[in-house]
Amino acid sequence: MEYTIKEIALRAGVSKSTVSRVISDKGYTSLEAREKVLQVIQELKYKPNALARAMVSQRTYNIGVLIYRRHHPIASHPFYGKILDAILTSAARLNYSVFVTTDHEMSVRSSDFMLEKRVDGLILISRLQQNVIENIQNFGVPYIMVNGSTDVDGVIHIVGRDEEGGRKAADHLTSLGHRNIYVLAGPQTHRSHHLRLKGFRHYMEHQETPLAASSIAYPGASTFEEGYSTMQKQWDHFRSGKYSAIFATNDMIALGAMKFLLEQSVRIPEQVAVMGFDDIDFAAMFSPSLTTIRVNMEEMGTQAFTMLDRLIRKEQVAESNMEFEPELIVRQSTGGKHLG
Amino acid sequence: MEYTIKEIALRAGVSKSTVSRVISDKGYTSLEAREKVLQVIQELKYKPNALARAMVSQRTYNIGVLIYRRHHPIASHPFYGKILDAILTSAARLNYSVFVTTDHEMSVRSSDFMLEKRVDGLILISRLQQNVIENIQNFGVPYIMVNGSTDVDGVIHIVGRDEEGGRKAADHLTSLGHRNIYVLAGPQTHRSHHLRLKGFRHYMEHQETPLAASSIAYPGASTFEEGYSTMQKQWDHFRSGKYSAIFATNDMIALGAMKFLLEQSVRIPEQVAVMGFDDIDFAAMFSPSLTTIRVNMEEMGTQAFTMLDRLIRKEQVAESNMEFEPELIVRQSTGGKHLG
DNA sequence: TCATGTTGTGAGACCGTTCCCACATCAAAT
DNA sequence: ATTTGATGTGGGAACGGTCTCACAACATGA
Repeated sequence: MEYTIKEIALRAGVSKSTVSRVISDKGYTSLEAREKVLQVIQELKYKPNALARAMVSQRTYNIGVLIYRRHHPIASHPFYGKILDAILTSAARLNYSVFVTTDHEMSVRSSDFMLEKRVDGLILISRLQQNVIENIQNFGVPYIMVNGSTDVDGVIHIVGRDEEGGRKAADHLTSLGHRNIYVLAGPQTHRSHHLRLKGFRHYMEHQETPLAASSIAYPGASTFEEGYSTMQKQWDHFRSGKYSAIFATNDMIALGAMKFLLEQSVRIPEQVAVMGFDDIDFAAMFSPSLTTIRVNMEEMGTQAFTMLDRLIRKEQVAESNMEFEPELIVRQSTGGKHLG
Repeated sequence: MEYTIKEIALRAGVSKSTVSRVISDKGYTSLEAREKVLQVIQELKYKPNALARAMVSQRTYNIGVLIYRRHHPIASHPFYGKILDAILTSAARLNYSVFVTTDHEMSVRSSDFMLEKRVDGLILISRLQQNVIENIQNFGVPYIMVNGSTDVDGVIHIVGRDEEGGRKAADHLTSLGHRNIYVLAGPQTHRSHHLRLKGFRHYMEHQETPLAASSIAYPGASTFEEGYSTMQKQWDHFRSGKYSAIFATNDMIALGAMKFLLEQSVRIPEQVAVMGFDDIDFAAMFSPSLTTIRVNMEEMGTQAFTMLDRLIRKEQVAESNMEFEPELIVRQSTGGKHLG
């Protein structure tokens, strides 16, 4: 049963104003009235109607998380899912509820959904269409982008230092003596993949062992399947090139490529070293475990929410962009020791 | 800017009743009025306030998904995340928004959150505390359980036929000639793990090659780490037992065990065959790829939502429980051919 | 001519809260 | 005795929609 404040007031023999005062604990209330009200609330298991409250307070304590995806599921995605998890956890701590939407095409529609529900703010994950952003901006609701690709002015954007990460990857492989490295570079329309490749390439040039165009393959998507099939297609070229290492711009591609190599009985890392980027949970679980550049997804999610909350309560927000430093994680696939 | 229906009415030179009629497309409206209103709406980019609408219609078009987790993240969980994905997709199709909460301890609190937000219904994933269920039942909101463990009366419960799956696993391994099988059985307090073991054990007894108590190990949790460490601890016993196959009650445990075996240079499947249960995405990606019993998570999620929607609109719902048939997926780890 | 039906409109109650304001006590201070 | 302030209470206007109802205009048919 759903009771109203009016019903509580009736049974406690007071006015609804008094009940409201007791619930919100502001203003004066006599001990007597307070206890009676509390008792009735307990008895009826009364749960205040958050909608009505939101109507008058103009604050829902709801936020929306909008995740763009092309075809595949996304909540279960090892990367975005992790960010989502961090958002859910930190939001719950501050008494927010979270609407989650995974979108494919009709993005304006799903942003409208959240907007009509009057969310206090939005977190946008991955690259969204420009018109979605405009739609949100136009409505004047605070929002934060995480790992997006659009560089819109004045938008708070949370990203990893991907270029720096690319450099770290190159540094790791060259320091192990690798000179002839094959690169699997995910969709270059995607900011992260583009910058990771850029950083990697620059470092190699700096080392005076620049990447030849023929040492870079471009899987059509940043998936395991594409990593696998790209490696398969490039197999003849790969062998003849005598590459001693592979760098992929994300873990899924790296793991896909690794799977194919293992099926060809290539020994990793003895014959070929493999490196990924992201450090998804499964990177440590594969055999051999995957050396990678860790992107701190939990921290990105947590910060995204924290910043959004500040925007919502109109506190001063210092920087307009937030960058996270990636970290080298050495594992078996480049000769590191096994999982502890 | 957030405009109200009143503002639209003013600018269109009609009453708010007329605007409401145009928006909801019910009742009579002159073409003239209709067009004028539509034009103003377009101009101001008016978005109706779903809260106000919900107040009067007593219907939010929001549902809540409550996922229980012990310690680890859950949206990114390869099993629950997948179910969640399916729910999100099918909910969006019917214009519902979805609140997602991943809970650890204080479950009553988070169910109260959803209830106060007046969700139209709830989907509960994994085993939740009894008092949470009572709390929800008491409030009278429709709900569906997915893969839970509680057998509450009259509750719609969506589960896989785990016992049958256990039998299929045993059938597969014995048909390959394995007689001496080692079992890694996840937490027996969890319905799924319990039934999977039960089905497996029954089949083996039926084959007159019953499982010895010493051939079953119980990892403390259904995680990769526990699979790995349990295998590590049982390593000496395992070798001396001359087991030719391993069955784990879920994929994560199986993959963890497999990782350890590979590190001991055990050849899979030649020396030891390994089987899991669930068919998480990564099962196909590991090397060797993992033979498993597929639980159709997408279908479970989709059905959960569909049933909930029926409950919400008070349509007749036939059965009170819904069971999904698991399917044997043969891959490399038991001698199947490699990933296609 | 008058009942009857169709089309179109706006006023206003209501959904369940919050919060402002008016007002009533009663004690302490002038 | 009267002002002042603290304490306590309830009435009622919002918040932004939906929906019922009354009513107006006009056509139709008996």
